[in-house]
Amino acid sequence: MDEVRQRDRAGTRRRILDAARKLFTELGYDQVTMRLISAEADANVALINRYFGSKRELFAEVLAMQGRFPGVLDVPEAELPRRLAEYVAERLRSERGSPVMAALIRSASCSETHGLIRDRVSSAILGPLAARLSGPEAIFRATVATSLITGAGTLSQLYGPDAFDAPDQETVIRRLTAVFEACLRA
Amino acid sequence: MDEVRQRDRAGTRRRILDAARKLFTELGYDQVTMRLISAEADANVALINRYFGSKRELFAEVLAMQGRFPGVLDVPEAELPRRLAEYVAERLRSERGSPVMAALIRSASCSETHGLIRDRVSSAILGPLAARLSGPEAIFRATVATSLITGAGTLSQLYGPDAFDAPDQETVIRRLTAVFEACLRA
DNA sequence: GAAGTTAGTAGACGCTTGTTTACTGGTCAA
DNA sequence: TTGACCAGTAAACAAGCGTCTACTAACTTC
Repeated sequence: MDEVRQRDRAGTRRRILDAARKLFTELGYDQVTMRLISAEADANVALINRYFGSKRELFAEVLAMQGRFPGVLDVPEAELPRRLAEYVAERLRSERGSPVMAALIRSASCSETHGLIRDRVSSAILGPLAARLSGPEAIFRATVATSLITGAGTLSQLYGPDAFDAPDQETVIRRLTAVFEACLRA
Repeated sequence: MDEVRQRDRAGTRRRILDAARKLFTELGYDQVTMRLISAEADANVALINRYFGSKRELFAEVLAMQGRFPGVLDVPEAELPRRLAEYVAERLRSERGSPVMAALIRSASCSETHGLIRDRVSSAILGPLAARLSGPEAIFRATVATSLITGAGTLSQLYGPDAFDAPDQETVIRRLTAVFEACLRA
């Protein structure tokens, strides 16, 4: 016993980063403790600060490692509502979807991460979405759609995967498509 | 100096309750400390537990003291979308609006208050709204509308009162009315 | 006026938090 | 083989948290 641990800087760093991503996603910023991360990553607590500086910087790195709304927006503008509806419905259903969005929602109340999250929402959702809209008041219309996205996330967190209890998935998607159309149309 | 304080059980209890309501609204459950409440209420920390048992019970009492969506839903069903739009737009603009909604949003990430908040959202927003809808899938349609309400609250918290930067208030209300119609129509 | 009740107070309790320090012992170049 | 480097560890740090206990003193009741 008292096994000796291998020395693996890059690997340990990655294990910590993965553990942090998972936990921040599931629990939000201030529900996650350094010791929780270290246990999940099977690494010593001190190594987190050694590799990432602080909890806040680790969180920032978790946010930064995510792509921006991966692929969701890469469709013709006319298909955007349907695409967003499918994305939101899928995220509600599967409880996974975009991990960062979940982390954002769960961490919005923490003043320490307020700035980080605002910038992330802007650069990952609001900005790209507005950029794909033609016509006037693109930012405003994108903001309304973003409200729906984050709100659905909040309710999903509150009520679980069956938050939107409709007879079937297609009903959910059709309804959300209509709502996103109302959000986005010029 | 060393002024003597008057003995006023009911008054002190109320001061604590008011302070708690204000702070929970502005900061959310776990950003608010007992000592912060006691300072705001100008009362000793121990009195909070004496009068309310625990922080959690105090929060529950704050939630309970609020009316359920005061007056917002008391209109014919056809006018509900416009009414909700005005309500949300006003809340965004003035930064105050429904204090409880704000507290709910800001406290949703805390597991300790998860149940309290879910019940409160159900009984104060989702339930009454669904009850006023005719046609099939009333709960589902009310849930979609609730998503927009909570999401708008989240974005308002994130970006401040100018989250929805439209040329004027009427533009915001018209857009939101259309979106709520898409959420609620049978 | 004396005794009992109780609002209000000060301070400590045990615990958890993020962070830091001092140290151990593998790894690798010279 | 020896020495410098550094991944990994254990323990402690100060600060903050919710909560509780022992106490003071102002009211009420007889």
